[in-house]
Amino acid sequence: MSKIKTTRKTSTAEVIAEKAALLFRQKGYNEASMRNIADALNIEAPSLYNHIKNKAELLQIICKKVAQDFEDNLLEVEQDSQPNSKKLERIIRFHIKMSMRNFDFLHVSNHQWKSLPPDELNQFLIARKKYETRLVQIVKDGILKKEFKILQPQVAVLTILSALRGLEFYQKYKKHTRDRSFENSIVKQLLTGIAK
Amino acid sequence: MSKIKTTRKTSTAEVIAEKAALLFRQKGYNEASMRNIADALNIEAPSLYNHIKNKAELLQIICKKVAQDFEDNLLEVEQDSQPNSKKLERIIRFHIKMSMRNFDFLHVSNHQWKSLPPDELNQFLIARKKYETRLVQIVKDGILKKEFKILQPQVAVLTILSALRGLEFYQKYKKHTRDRSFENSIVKQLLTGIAK
DNA sequence: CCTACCGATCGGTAGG
DNA sequence: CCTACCGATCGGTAGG
Repeated sequence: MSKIKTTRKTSTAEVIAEKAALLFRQKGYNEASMRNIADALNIEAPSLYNHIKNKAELLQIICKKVAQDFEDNLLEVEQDSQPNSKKLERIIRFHIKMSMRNFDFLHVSNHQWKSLPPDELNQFLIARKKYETRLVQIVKDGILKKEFKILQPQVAVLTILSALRGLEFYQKYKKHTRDRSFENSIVKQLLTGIAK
Repeated sequence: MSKIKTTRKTSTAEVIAEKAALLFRQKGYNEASMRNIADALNIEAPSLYNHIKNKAELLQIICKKVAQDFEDNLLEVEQDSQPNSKKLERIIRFHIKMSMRNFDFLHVSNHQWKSLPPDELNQFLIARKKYETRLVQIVKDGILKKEFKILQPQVAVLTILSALRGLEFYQKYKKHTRDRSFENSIVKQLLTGIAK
């Protein structure tokens, strides 16, 4: 279960990555300098290199963590035997939760991944493509079982992912996390649309 | 009518902005240097400054053009007396068309606006907020007239705009522009959802 | 963890 | 439209 974790010692590299995520989100990967990150940690820039190899490694830590979280969740969802509509709903809700709880990491992964070094960029794109393909599979299966309308599964998945990725105003609703009416409203909108 | 225009001489600044838009999209605003832009135009970087004030002006030209196009279209849509569902559909189709025909400009406006100078950034955000508010008004009116389901108009609008903004894979479908099945599929998805 | 420092690159100007 | 050049800032290293 991804929710129950043995708390382990947070490495200094991870502490740096947390601060870097905040600054990368606010200013962008290239615009946030190593000196900015060092300042935020009250150390000098060269000291960072005792804990990390280079700037790109910070971006890698962030993007990999996010990809892993989504991968873990998807695996859990796939293994449960539920209607595909329920699976899709759970995935949508997970995306929303990630936006609330892990905003900086998710935002950086969503908007700064192009700055990954070539090899990691490739891995990232492959993993993302794989994730999409597995969602498409759920939609295809749902259409077959007449849970969903007949539509182009790829378009459906990309539209939903696109909507979820862009919904950065989640943040404002953090306080309302409890009553979940906001989350429910998005889920409803994505699953059943707006038209009568 | 926004579609019929008297063809006027394209200024050198606009030619530069076109090339800048391509590079800003590919590399990002800060990552695409004035030297990159100059190279692409087969001139030296300092020569650019005979036609534009500075780098930021290029970004302004791009973002303002996009904002103006959407503003023009929205005004046209608002003035027609049609069901709100039809209005919303027209707006969605316009966003998709912009993605196809004006990809670089739209992409830069969507992803690089944070690099606008403070004053222009403010104007940009105000204009965007205004645009959203007018869409919300259409949805509100549609709910009143029972064209739409009862839902939170703001969430509906932001979800739709978010989906449209992120759908960058439009590009791949440029060839299929004619049969419009792709466009229709997105419209259907956004208006009526996926669930049966 | 620090000071001192490097080569590269940036946006932009001077002056023609 | 060019050459020559500037100050600022960057990621990162040397050496302790």
